[in-house]
Amino acid sequence: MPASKVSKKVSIRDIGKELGISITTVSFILNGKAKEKRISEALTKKVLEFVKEVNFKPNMMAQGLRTGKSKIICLMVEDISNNLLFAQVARLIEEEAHNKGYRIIYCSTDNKKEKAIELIQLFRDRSIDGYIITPPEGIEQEIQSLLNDGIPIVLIDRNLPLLSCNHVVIDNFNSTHEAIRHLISNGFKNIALITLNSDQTQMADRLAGYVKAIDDAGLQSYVKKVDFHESDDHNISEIISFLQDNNTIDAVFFSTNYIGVWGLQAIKHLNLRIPDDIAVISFDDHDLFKFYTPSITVVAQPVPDISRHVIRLMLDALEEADPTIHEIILPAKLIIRESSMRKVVVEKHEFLK
Amino acid sequence: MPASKVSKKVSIRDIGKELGISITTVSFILNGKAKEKRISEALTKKVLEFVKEVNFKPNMMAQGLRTGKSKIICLMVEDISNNLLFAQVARLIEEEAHNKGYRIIYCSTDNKKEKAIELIQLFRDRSIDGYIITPPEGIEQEIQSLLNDGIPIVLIDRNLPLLSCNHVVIDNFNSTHEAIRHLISNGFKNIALITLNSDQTQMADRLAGYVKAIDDAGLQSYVKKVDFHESDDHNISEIISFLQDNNTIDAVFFSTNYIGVWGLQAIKHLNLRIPDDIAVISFDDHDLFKFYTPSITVVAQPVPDISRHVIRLMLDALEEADPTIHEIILPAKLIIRESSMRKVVVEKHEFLK
DNA sequence: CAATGTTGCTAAATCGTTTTAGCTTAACCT
DNA sequence: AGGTTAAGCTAAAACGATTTAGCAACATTG
Repeated sequence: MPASKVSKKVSIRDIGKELGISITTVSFILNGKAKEKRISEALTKKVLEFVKEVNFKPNMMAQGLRTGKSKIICLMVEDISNNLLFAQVARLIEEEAHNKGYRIIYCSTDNKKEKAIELIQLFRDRSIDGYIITPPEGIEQEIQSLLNDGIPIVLIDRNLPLLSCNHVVIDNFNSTHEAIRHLISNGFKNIALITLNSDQTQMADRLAGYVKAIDDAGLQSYVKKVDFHESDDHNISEIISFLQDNNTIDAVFFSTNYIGVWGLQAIKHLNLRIPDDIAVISFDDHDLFKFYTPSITVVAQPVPDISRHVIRLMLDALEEADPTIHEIILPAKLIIRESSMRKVVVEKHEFLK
Repeated sequence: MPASKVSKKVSIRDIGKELGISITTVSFILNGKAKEKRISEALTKKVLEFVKEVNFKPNMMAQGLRTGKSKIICLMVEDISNNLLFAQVARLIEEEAHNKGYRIIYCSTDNKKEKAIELIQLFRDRSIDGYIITPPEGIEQEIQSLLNDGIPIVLIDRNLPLLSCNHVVIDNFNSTHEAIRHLISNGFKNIALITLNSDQTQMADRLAGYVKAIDDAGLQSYVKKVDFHESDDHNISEIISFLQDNNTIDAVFFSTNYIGVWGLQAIKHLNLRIPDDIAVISFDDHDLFKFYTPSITVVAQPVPDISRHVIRLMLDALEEADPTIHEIILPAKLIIRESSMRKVVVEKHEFLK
């Protein structure tokens, strides 16, 4: 059997011809319908062996054309290069998807409504089997339209409350609440939140968690919102001004890791010592936070868990066409490092009074 | 014109029927062959307007089946979540590819030969139009086999010298040489290289650049190799031992950013001050290096340039079937920060002698 | 022995394009 | 008038799978 240099693709038709049987039979056997279609075991075995031998791989285009399924999942994130969370999720999803015979294409929305809508328009009717999306605000209609067509969707990182759609998010409210509680119990009194100017659920919940903890403790709240689309420098100066204007602040919670990075630069610029002058906690872990001096306390997302749930939801929806909607809320973990530890003595002192 | 809830897909056949013309004509017009095939301008215009009106999108599966082209490019990297370079390249490539009507699927090799081979086996004969690959060692055969089939390939980050294949890399030799020269001219005498235990071109060139600079200056070389697949902790202790065993070392060059991160931890563990006890330069920039105290000097890769060249090479190869092989070597940039600045006085002193 | 079932397989339609080969007209030339 | 050319379009064959409908041969039943 001479292996030609340029391997001519072998088709189901070639197999039929070679074995002297019809392509129907071959197709049935390949699709595991041998018993159902009453193909004899002998023939089944013969075909399967031959298929192995010639290393037959079905043409996905032909399969796709016939079945209407592309075996492609679209992963639509804010920016695969910006937020480590998305890259890590992408990595973990990839393997499982490949195991099930799915391939993943990706695209980035920059968290812009227009871009997301454009991308969805581009992809729909292009036989994408399912979508994993971190949705910007305002794309409810397009998502609903996909849902109406029965296309599986899993939202991730944030939810669209107007919609009834699978999603995997973390418990932003409680994890932020816990982080603020941690600061309070370490004796900090004037705790600021620096967050995104956004009404998306994940940000709204972090804000709510902050407000609840501050209110319950009878403390004053300090909230500063910055804009995702502004330049790094702009936002750093915004934070600098905010901290200068509110110089009683003795602790600050950054609601995303990139805001955390901006915040650290602002704090460095102001020559404030962490945690002596100002304590710090950031949402989302990052190498920088681990190895910064001092190391930075963070609320870490359970990335492997998130990924596992996302891909499982997607694959289940794809295979079983199960219309049940799953809303998965995972706990996040407060990783306490040096940047938030101080005034414990004061706390104990007060406690003893 | 009532828009139905579930948009029934409109096909080229529907268009022909609706307009009372043949699907051939529609196809010619849609593919811009109207003039060539002598379709009248009036009809061309009518068809194009109707196509707009009903928002017709050709079925990619059918197109793919007929033409043998999938309009899909595979991006095969080491680990999209690990090395920022890859995620950034992915991001930049994405947009340009979409503009040209291509979609990108990705997969990660973990820099393992077996995994890469398996993935290539999986994808080939699956009508992937082109491959952008950061190749592990030892996959020359599979790449050659793709090349033999005339499939466009662009290698990135490193080359496979045994093959004659498009690639986009940076000038590892000269950029490393320049970084070591910088250390030398800042008066450092015992400069170590900590690099990967790998014969891949990018690592070999970095090593060669180091050796050349050290030899030309008549200095002693200190080289430590660590293993990509070992755990973080293992490699950190390796580095710690190496620095302890060679305590005359006063500067160190890390040949990748993750080795740099390990190195910083080792240095922190040894309580060495940067740059007073030991100067530091790392390959590849990273938030951590920018904002570390002190900030870390790096050899930064020109990520946008790399991406631009990669996608242009790929698209050119896809569209024109141009068999010319392009080898693109881009300069990297030494970004001097605090971690490598010291002993300038000594240098000046010597210079004056 | 006729009717009915069962076993084991296959012919042919279909999915939505692209593309080759050609078919009508009408115009032009000599 | 007969022959050639050109303009403007189309029929039908792929591409490679899946799937519906059904055929032939044999076995079973009453």
